Amino acid sequence: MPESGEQFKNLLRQNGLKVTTQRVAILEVLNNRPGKHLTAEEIYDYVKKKYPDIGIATVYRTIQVLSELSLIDKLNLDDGYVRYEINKKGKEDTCHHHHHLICLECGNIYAFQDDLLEALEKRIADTMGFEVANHEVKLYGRCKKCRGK
Amino acid sequence: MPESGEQFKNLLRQNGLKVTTQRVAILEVLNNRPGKHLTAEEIYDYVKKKYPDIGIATVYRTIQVLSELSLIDKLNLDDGYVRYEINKKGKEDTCHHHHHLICLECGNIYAFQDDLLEALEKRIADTMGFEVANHEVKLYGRCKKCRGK
DNA sequence: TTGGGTGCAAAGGCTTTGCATGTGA
DNA sequence: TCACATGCAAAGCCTTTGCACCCAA
Repeated sequence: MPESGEQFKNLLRQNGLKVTTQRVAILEVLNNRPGKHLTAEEIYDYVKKKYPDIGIATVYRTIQVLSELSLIDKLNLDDGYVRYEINKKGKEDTCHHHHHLICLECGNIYAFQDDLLEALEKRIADTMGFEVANHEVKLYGRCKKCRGK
Repeated sequence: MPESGEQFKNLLRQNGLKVTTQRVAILEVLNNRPGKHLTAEEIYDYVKKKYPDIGIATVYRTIQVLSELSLIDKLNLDDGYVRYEINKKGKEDTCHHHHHLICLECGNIYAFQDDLLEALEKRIADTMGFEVANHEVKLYGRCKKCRGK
């Protein structure tokens, strides 16, 4: 995807980062696996196929910068790995796509969106005087596929 | 609190665990700090005041066992530490008290309960065919106190 | 008595960091 | 040119594990 490559170069430039092969490659790996949540090691392995010289340290450093800029999102499933997915929505909207359904049987992760959460936030603000800036919601259970079996 | 000590001894026995000074001490430390979420190291430090001989490995092992039995709950704030709080409600109800408000300013953690979440779960089940077994909700923002400043 | 529990130290495993080298702007 | 980025290896840091000793039941 040469065009997505160009897109990522601009994205990097817009955020004041130098454009390097490694950074673009990492963004492309994440972009080519929408809905997938990759660990640092997985990203490393994928990028290595194209650029065998990359070091794991670069992956970690890049991930950190991209995460701070909200170009990618973190997901922690408490299994010892932190996972990352590309954030296609951009900075402003970062607070509304951290909702995940995690299937305990097949391990698949599904995203979902629901305005009930916003209603919930409003209620929290009212009853507890707490101003919600961001949230993280994880629902564990069994997905449709696994239930069908 | 001698009576809580006795209570914890029974709790351990009921769960098929041997009653040891260390285990009771750890439960008491967590119990004496309701609403507090302690890291393994913090638990270790507190217990050490009474029982200087305890080892950090025992703390980790005890925490793990207690957590598996749902006598204590985990909380991961993604800051490199896993925190624990006592679960006063007991096993059956484990799936309904993982809701936390985390103040980004003072770091305080508040628990909350809301049935909107259950409505949300029902909706997820309907629309996505996902059967929710457990959930974890974290809302980050500013608490009442900090907003008042 | 005896199998589970504990303490200590070493090992694990993910992530970060120091430093010399490389490179985009 | 030169500040930033990278690779490599070492170090960090939280947590787990091996093993001999201990102790609750």
